Amino acid sequence: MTSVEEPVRPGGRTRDAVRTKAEILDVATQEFARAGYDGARVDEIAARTRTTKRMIYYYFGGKEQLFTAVLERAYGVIREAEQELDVDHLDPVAAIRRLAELTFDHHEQHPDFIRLVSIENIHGAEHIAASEKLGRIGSPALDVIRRILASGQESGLFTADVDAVDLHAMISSFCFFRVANRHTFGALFGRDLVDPAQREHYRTMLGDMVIAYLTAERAAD
Amino acid sequence: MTSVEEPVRPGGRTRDAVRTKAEILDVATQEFARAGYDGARVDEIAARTRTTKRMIYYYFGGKEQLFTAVLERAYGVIREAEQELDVDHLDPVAAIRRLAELTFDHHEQHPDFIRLVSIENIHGAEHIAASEKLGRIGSPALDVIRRILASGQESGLFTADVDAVDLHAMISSFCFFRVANRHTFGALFGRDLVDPAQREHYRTMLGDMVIAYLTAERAAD
DNA sequence: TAGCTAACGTACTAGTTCGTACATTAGTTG
DNA sequence: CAACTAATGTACGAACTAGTACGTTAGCTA
Repeated sequence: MTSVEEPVRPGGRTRDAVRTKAEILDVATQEFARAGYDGARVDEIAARTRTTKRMIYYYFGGKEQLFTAVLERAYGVIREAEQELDVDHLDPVAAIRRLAELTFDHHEQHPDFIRLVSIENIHGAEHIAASEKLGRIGSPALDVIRRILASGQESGLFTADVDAVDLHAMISSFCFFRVANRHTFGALFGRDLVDPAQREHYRTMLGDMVIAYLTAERAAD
Repeated sequence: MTSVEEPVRPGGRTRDAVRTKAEILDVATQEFARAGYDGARVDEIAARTRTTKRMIYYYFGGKEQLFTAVLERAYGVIREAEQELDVDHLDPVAAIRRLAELTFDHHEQHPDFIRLVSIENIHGAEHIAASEKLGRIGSPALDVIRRILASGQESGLFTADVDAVDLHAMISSFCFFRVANRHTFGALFGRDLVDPAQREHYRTMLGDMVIAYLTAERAAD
């Protein structure tokens, strides 16, 4: 986490723009994820910070921009994780599985991120659209998928003619749903999709599904 | 739709509890889906109705209960659709594909429902938990899946040993993601998952994926 | 160390928003 | 048709909430 954990300087508030800003972002992330954009309270964010509401407006301008900043950072984290992905030494099947597992793990470990994305979708992705940072930075995962896919299709191992974006959607949908819809799914079907005891089961299931799809025998078209 | 479309009785407001209630539900569904629970405005719902805010409280008690009622009706609609599913005459592969396509179609045709479910998840499914109606009514789709799965596994056609709930999650995740995350996905990757021109492509992709998973050759365990 | 500015705090306001007290009437029933 | 009740409308208030005007100070720099 990018959380702020400096030791509390005993007696006497030091000035530290970087720390203050980061602390606001941390708390805001939690608060927005907890209650949604409209449900989140600026006062609540301020209260749970070592600074005041004034600083939120000083550094971010307003609630809307704060939410955008929160989104930008959250997307940054997953991009970093994707960048560390090194699968060039693996055969296509293993590489895809590894990629799927990374997505699976990241989604599970960052439920707040999932919630933020859900919230942003409720609002038509208007903050992403307004953000310069998020505007045109394609996911590193896409490049990786493209390479794996090309090599797998060339060797004839992969029969499906999906492109990278579609495959990314397929993998993400399962990982995302599992975390995002955990509550309604659990309430309606009595099964906790994020139950730790079932983790390996679903992780394997995802990989099996993707590989089966990519390598299935298909009628000539 | 269960929408209210009676001809406007010219001159003179007639009393009609059923119509008023239904009209409130219609508008509330739109408003909650548009802006989320906290973003939705009770006054706005009332304004777009032929009645007043007073009636919302008269019939539903409050914003919270109104949202619950909206959810209950939305879930009712999908259950009805699932109940009309008749696949007993089909072989397991065709039956599963038909089921997947029904889910696909319903999700696409009811984006408001998807948004409501997303919103409910942001709030931890607390309204479902509090609802008697939604508490313990398993999805009819689950029963159908169970039957198809049993027949497919018995005949040796299906090699995967998933259960009905997991398969339902797999199918739903793709359908749900496509609609729910349409905006962020489009903004980030420049592809509209709900583009009508791509509809058949994704519909087929879902079926292929599920069938490939169910029928894939697997190492003995 | 004087001066300056980025960083910070307090107190307040204008506008909103859920909810309700109170008044009224359509339509039914005896 | 009198009486009654479900259904409806109006007007208002208490509480909340994003945002700001104004004042203060830490710590750097000349």
